[in-house]
Amino acid sequence: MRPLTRKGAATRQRILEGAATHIREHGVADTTLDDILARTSTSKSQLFHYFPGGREELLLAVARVEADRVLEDQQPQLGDLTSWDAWEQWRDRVVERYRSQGGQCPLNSVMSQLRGNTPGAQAVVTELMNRWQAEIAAGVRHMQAAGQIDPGLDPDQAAAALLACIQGGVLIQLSTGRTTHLEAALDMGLAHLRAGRPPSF
Amino acid sequence: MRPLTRKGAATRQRILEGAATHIREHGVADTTLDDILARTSTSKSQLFHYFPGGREELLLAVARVEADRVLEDQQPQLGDLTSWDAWEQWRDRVVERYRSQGGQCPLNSVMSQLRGNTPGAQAVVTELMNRWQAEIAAGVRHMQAAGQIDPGLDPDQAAAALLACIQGGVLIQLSTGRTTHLEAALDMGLAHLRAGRPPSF
DNA sequence: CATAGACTGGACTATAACGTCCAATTCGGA
DNA sequence: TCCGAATTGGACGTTATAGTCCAGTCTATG
Repeated sequence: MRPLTRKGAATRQRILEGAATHIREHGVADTTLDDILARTSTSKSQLFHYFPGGREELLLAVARVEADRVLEDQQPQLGDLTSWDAWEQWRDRVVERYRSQGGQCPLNSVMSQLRGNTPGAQAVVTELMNRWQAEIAAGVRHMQAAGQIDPGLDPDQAAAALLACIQGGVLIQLSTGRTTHLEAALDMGLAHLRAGRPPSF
Repeated sequence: MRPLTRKGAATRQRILEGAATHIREHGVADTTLDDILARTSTSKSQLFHYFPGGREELLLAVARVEADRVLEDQQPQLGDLTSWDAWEQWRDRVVERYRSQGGQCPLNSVMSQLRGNTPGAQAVVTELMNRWQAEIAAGVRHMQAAGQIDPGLDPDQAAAALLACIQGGVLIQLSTGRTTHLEAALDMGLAHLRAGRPPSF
């Protein structure tokens, strides 16, 4: 797949973005290849030309796009958790992101449609989780260095727990439509970070 | 559907259990009606006789079965969170249950295959969450009454957060195959319950 | 400007799965 | 025992959608 003219790359990109958008709007189950072709003004042969693996390969590519977007949507806050104020802003950002998405989670949706749990699909999510957790952990370490969080706390452990709080909150929102659990869990997680911190503050 | 002879009820039950089992073993995506028929030695007409709504209705019924099972698997601990020891045992029980399930969550799997998010499907999960949270909250209240948890803590809020911890931990396990996040989140949740409790203990 | 190979259109095939239908059989109460 | 209703078997119809194929057009490069 070395040769890829400018035109070809553009077409591939158009298909990918069109697929992602259609999935966001209608869900994976209600997204057929023909839907994507119609929306992007492309033909079957083009889709299979750029995604030889067909639907599966395309969905995986969409998953990667969505995974990247998850982290992007949390920037710049996620990358700069250097004060309690920043943590609070990040918290609000996360809640707002999922609230506005309103009971939709393209990534979760795509994942569940990928054959069983393809190794490739698992890898995409696992890597997302790793990166996400690493950024949170970095924030925890920074706060510890600044003497705002108890140095005895294990940053990775805390980050893992916080990440689970978010995932669970979002998952529950998928069914209930409410962000109450997400907020409760996040607040508890932040309270835990604050707890037992040096009394000097 | 008033008349339902013993034989009929047995057949219906056989189909339901066969479907649930097959889904647990192969996942929803790889479960066709024909698979279920073959496994349960029944015919198309029987399936549609007892589940006029077809696949959708059957999956919903399976979802209810699995939802019930989730809570049952946590008993008797979940219903008797009256000491720190009981809470710990419950924690271990939850972790063990999902560890043994090994990266499978029949309920989540079934849910994601139900048309978009059918109201009926949402109702099943929402009710499960409500019952689950209520049991946890009851435990919190009991501990408060016994003076083991800070009375200032909102039981429902805490239960909601704890529930999200579990959901998130399990969700992450679906991709990573590890229960580390589940354990970290649960431990953090329990630590939060203990925090700020009356110093008399 | 010529050519090889990338790119495109869209008709066509394959098939997997759900759901329908009806005739045959069994069941349970009167 | 007898009859209407419940139950059953399985062939058949229908549809939706992924994937194939090939002929025709465009593009980059020598």
